[in-house]
Amino acid sequence: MNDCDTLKLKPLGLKSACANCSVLELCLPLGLNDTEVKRLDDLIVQRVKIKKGNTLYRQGDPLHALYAVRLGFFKTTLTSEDGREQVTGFQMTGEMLGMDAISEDRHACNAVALEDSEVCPIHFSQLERLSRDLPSLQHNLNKLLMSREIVRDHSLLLMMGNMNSDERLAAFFLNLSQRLSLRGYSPFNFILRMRREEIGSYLGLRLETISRGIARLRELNLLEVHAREVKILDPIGLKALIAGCGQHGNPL
Amino acid sequence: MNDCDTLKLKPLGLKSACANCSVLELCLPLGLNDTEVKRLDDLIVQRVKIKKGNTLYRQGDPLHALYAVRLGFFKTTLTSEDGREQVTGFQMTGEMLGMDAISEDRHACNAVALEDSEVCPIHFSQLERLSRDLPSLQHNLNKLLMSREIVRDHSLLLMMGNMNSDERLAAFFLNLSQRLSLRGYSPFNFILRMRREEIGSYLGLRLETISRGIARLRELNLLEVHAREVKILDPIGLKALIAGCGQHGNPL
DNA sequence: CGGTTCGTTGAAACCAATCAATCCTCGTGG
DNA sequence: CCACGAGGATTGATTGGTTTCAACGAACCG
Repeated sequence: MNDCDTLKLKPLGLKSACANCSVLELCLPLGLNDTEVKRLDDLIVQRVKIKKGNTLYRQGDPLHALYAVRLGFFKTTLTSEDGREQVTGFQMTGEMLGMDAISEDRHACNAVALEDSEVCPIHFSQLERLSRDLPSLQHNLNKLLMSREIVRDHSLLLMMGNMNSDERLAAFFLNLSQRLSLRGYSPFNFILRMRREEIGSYLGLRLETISRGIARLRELNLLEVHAREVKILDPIGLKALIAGCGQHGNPL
Repeated sequence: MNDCDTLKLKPLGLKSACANCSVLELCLPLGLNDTEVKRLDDLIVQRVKIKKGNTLYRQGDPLHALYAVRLGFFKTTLTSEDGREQVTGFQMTGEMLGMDAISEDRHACNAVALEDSEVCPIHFSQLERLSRDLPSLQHNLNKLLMSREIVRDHSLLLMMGNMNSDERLAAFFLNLSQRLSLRGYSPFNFILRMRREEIGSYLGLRLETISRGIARLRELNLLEVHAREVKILDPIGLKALIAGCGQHGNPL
């Protein structure tokens, strides 16, 4: 989440490329030497391509692997018996997917590609075994993979409890902007990979409310949105909007 | 979360008591032998008493230890710059506290005792070191401590997005009931340790709405509440109320 | 026995959900 | 290349649930 960006998205050779892609969230504080990185590298069997709209794993699937998103964009969802779905998160290049399964050894949610994507599976039991040899890996596994999710969810919870629709939207756009920036993309111009309905589900709002919210933010000259193209005009203004809503650090 | 209850709340001797208390959420699937339990036991330095209203740790505090609630009741909160607080969870006897700090090495929230309580600190770095020797401990550390939180938060999120006030309240009472039952207490008669305002904060509602919601549930003959005394009259009815709200497994 | 904190209840305002109509965009096929 | 269709997005009008403001009652404590 810090200087990891440096070795972020360099185009790379075939195999050892994974050491840079999948480990994006692990590499930074590892202090691994080359041999160790190599061993980590060996865990990644091969990349897997997922077509837009296809499912990487489903609720209830046994845990085979964690996934590092090498390229693309995913949503995670919960499906209720009656078939309705709730979006629980969006994952972009360089983020991890699948930790929801560690607790029960089967996935707690579905992961669906919102555009053509590519992931690097990391066999979990092998990762655990390896981390026994590499204490710093173990520590980072604990730190980065899991607890971070907890903190993230907590701020989301906080948001759901305290923010009105416009504030949630502002926080949503800022969060996307921030994560894109961290990965070397423009924080000011980007494309939404999801529909209004999915944003709404994620934020606990209806799609119409998302539409109206965008309209209001536009009227405040905070951003421009044409269909799925977003242009952030006034990040400071957006931050001001959500300030004092009980949110800390990173909005999400 | 399963048969762990068996060795739940036996009154115990002085030191090795901890093996039963703190490990409540770890013990079950460990497959540890006595020697190993002993080693785990040694991690617990000593119990700490926390008076009602006092703080176990604060947002920003460096991570020293995880805490097993030996006795009592806690809330975890996030405090915003302007001083308002958001309740993110309630922890009762036999539950873990402090995992929020693993990601950043400092606590992401405050933990406040809602009644006179007692916790067993578990030194985290020692726990990590020990888990290197005991693979099954490591696996359970990963599984139970962390990922479970994620699942829990996800259902909470889902709740916040999809349920109305009465459904949230019903889910809240059912969840308390369930957890108490698991710990050997009556699932039908219990005392609320928190104020209406704290319930509201947790559920993303105002305290007045909590009041009115309780009144409505009472009129449906689902439960009785006098001040902080709760009597669940119709758990089936409560479940029915929240059915089809997109919730799965355990309500929370 | 006052004072304070907590809980309940009422009335009005407000915000998001809902229902519904229309528009836009993009991909497909004629 | 254009027409068409379908899904997605916008906008309007209305409804309903929750918040807000406010007053009051109950419990607790010094």
